[in-house]
Amino acid sequence: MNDIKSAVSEKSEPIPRLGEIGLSNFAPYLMNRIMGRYNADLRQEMTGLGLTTPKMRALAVLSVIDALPITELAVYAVVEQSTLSRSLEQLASDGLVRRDPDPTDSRVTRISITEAGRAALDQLWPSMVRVYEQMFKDIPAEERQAFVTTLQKMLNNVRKHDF
Amino acid sequence: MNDIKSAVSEKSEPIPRLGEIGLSNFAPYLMNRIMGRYNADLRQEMTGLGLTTPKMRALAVLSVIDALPITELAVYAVVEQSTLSRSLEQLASDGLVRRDPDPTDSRVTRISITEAGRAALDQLWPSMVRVYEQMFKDIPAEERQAFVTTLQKMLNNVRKHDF
DNA sequence: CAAAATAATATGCATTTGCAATTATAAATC
DNA sequence: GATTTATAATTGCAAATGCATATTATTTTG
Repeated sequence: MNDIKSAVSEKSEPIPRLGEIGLSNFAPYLMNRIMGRYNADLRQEMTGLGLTTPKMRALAVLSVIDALPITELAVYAVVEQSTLSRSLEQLASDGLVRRDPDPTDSRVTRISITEAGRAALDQLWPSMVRVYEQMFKDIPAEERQAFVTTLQKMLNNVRKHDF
Repeated sequence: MNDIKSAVSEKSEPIPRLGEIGLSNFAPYLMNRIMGRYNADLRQEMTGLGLTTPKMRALAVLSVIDALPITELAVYAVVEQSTLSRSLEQLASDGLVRRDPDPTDSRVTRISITEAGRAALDQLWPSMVRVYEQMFKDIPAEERQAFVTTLQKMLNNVRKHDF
């Protein structure tokens, strides 16, 4: 019932339409809707800190993986490269990230989070956790774990880069 | 390990930072990244059909639930009300949706998908299924089902409306 | 039932976005 | 090793977005 094609017969059945599956059984719909709420909830908190979604995502990634080239950071942060370029401009001028030329490839600029950047993220982090906990309210630890395991497989399936 | 706070002790432990959890164990990060890819992949197909993400989402929802007030459609489609208002303008002038005044509340405009709208969505649907299948490649039916079940709980947790 | 509060939709406007083109550097090819 | 091709990052520009507000209609309240 959850394998969208091939449910009944062997090959080339007519693909069921969305109406037959139902919005609430279609994983991408549910994920978009949940993340839409998550991101909207956080945007409010970010505005107060002078951050935007792309800026926040860049900081979040950089808090985990440092000194990333911009192109790579764009993939991790799920932000268009040109959008990220401009976000980094602002983050740098606000002193939340630092730009260092790559020593071996002078095309590359490596981005690092600064102490001020970490402090900004730390201010936001409790809200992120709060929204996260609301999202997983009453969902037991094993179910959360299984969910994340499936997500990891999915990311592997759709990712176009090695990172 | 997946319950972000309260992992070790009873109350008010210091909240672990994102760096300690790791990006690939943080469900919202994974979900944003997967859906970023999903939406980017589809955007290419949509462009060829003269559609945008908000337009496509509106059509997808309307193919399942018809004659929705704009405000309600905005929630289902995960699109800002003002953005949706403008998207519907275009969809209507392209003949893909119809606007009908609500008979009992004259503030409300109810939106329905037209035959042409269904045809446009039908053209996109195979791509949506293809991206979906890629996403869940090698993930068995029971795991998909469990995943959707968790998503449904999550949506219930974060939703702010009855629908 | 008049006045105030709420709700649905549209719109003005500044900002953000994404795409395409540009610039600068590096790698590959002939 | 000069020329072509590929890659990293920025930027110009038109279109899209989100917020606040305007407008019209409905519901609530005193």
